[in-house]
Amino acid sequence: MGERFVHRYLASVLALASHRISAEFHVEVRKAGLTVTEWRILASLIEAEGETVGELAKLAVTKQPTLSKVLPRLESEGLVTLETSRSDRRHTVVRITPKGTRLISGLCDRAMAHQQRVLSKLDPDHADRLVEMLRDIIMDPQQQR
Amino acid sequence: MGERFVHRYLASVLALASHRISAEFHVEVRKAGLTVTEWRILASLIEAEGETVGELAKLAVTKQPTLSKVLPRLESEGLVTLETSRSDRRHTVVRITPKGTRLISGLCDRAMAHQQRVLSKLDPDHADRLVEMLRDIIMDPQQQR
DNA sequence: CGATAAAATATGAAAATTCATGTATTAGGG
DNA sequence: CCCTAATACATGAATTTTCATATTTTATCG
Repeated sequence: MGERFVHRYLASVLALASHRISAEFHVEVRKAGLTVTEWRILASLIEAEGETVGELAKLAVTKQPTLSKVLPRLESEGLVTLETSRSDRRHTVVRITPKGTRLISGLCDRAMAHQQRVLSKLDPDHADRLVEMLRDIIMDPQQQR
Repeated sequence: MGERFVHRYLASVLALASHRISAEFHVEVRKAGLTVTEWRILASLIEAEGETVGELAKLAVTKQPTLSKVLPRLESEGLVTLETSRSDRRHTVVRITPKGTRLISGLCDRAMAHQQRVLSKLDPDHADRLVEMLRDIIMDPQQQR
């Protein structure tokens, strides 16, 4: 490993690592009756006060038009609420409902347990740094300084 | 950052980091006239002897049926060759052509340069470890011991 | 204040992806 | 050897996603 471009290039390695970890857990997501996109959306909303569609698109790594189609479905299932913002009527604020929270809180617990299993295989010293470094990468250029 | 599930959960953070790095570079990919999927496929084939469709699906983080539709298109454009394996006629072996190599070698160079710019913002000591740890995560359970 | 630009989301048509399954080939056990 | 199972890929129908653009609302400038 390492001779080939796909194994040297950080973006490829990140995508592979991301997929490797997520794919294992997505089996559980499907068992809970959710698509991966729906899981990402709900997981991005939990422990939050409410997100605009645009912010949610960034958090859930999903394009805005996709959200505009999925969100009404989640609303009709009673998992989220959609509301036009009072302060800026261009914004649509998305919130997870108690029903939505109940649906995924078990999943979130198992997700963190799964994460522990993955990280336990790594050097603990470096594992701590891993999430830190990834966060540094995630930050917007504006936020960086 | 860090209070919310989506920022604590490794798979989410990995997906965000992966997307953050890739999205910047995908602008250049599109300028070269390639879709992201096509770029992933060609980037996985370069510096390789040839891959089966199944292996390529894993490397390019793409499902096998998707490859079965995209590959004939790439073949018709002369970027890859498809050949039934002599030793096991169930396998289809995919190889990048010189034309395909020419098309993306410039992109690969710029991809690595882009990676350097991203990593230069991190503590160099830890940056080295980053790719190592990600590789540990990528390895199959069978390979792990 | 009015006009124009900018921002946020929604939407329709087109494209890409996915699921389920089909086909072809090889492996393995009796 | 033959039969069954397993493997690898292809394919059609259905879903999802995407692109381009429309709509609505707010900001800005003269």
